[in-house]
Amino acid sequence: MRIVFMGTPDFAVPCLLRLLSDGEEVVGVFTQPDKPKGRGYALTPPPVKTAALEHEIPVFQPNTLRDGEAEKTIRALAPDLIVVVAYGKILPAEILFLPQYHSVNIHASLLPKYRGAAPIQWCILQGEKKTGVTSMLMDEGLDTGDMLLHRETEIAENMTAGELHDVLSELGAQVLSETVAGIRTGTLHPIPQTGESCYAPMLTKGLCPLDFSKPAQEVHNQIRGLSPYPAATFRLSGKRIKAFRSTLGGSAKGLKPGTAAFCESDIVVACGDGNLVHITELQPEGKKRMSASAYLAGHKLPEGTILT
RNA sequence: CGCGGGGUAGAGCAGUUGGUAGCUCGUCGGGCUCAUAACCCGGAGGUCGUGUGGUUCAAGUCCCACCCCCGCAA
Repeated sequence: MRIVFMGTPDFAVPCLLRLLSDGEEVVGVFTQPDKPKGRGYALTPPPVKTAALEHEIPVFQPNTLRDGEAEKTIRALAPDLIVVVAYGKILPAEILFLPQYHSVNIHASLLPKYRGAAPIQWCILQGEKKTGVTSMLMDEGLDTGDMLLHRETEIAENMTAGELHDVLSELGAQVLSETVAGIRTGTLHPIPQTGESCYAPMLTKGLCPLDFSKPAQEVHNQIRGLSPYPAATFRLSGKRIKAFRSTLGGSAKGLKPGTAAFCESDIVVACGDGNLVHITELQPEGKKRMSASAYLAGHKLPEGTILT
C-alpha cells in the first residue's frame, strides 16, 4: 500500500520502521521542521527525519499544511493511506480525506481518555494502573476519530514515563501493523468514542517543582510521570535537583513535609500525608544523573534537612 | 559567538592566601558477633581531562589553548 507517514519524535520511529519491515510502500514522510535546540542552538532534525533519510524516503518539513502546498505535494505522492503518529500538527480536512483509505492515527492512550499531546506522562501523573495504544480513523477533531484497534498494557508501580514511552512505542508499531492489515482486508469496524474523555495537554515547566505537602503517592507519581523529561525538581541548599526515580514506603512519624528522614542509600522525604517518598535517582544542576547513594557519598544530608 | 556549572583513587565529593593530595561509599585483609548489608582495625588504589604550553625555587591550586560532560534557556 502506498503510504504517506507523518510523525516527529522518537515515539513515532518504531511505527515508521514497522511499516517498512511490513513491506509497505512509504512514499513520503512529513515531519516538523528542524529546530534550534540545546546549547548553542544547534539546528536539530527530528528523529523521524533521521530514520526516514536512512531509508532514503523523501522528507517534507512544511511549516503549515494549510497553504495548499502540502496538499499538492501529497496529491502528487498519490498515497492510498496517510498514517499519523505524533506529528504535532492538525491536519486540515482536504488532506485528511485525500487518500482512498483516508488517514489513521496511532495514539498512546486508551481513548477517549488522555486525548492530546502528552498522554503517556499524564497517565502516570494521574496514577493510572493501565493504559494502552489506540488506532483511529482521523476526523477534524483532536484525537476524536472513530476507533479501530487498541491494545492495553499494565503500568507498574514504579514505572517512569520514559519506560512506558518505550513500551507504548513498540505496542504502537504493533497496533499500526494490524490496523493497516485490517484496512487492506476491510475487516475493521470503526466504533465511535464513547464514555468519559479527558485531555493530556503539553507538559509545562510549571509541573516540575515538587510539592512535598502533597500525599506521598502524588509526589511519587509526579516524579515518575515527568521522568526523564522534563523531570520533577526540588531544591536543596539553594540548588535545583531533578528527581528521576522514587519508591514509596514507611511513615514520616510526625516529620514536617519536606523534611529529610534517615538517608542512607535513598533520599527519604516526608510528605503531606505522613508517608515517605524515597528518591533513588537524581541529577543536581550541572552534574550527571546519578543514584541517590552516589549523591549521598559526597553530600552530607543530615536528618531534618528541609527540601523544597 | 544565548547564559552558566564541572572534569582530583571504582563511585560521589573536599582541597584553605600555590609547597608533590584527603573524606564518604565501594573493594581487599583481619577482628567482634548466634549472625549481618551493622560495628572496630588495617591495606590496596590517583601521570589531579589534554598540552614533553606559560608564570614560579615550587601548581590540583595562577595564565593560555584544546577536548569532554552537564544545568538553564529555546
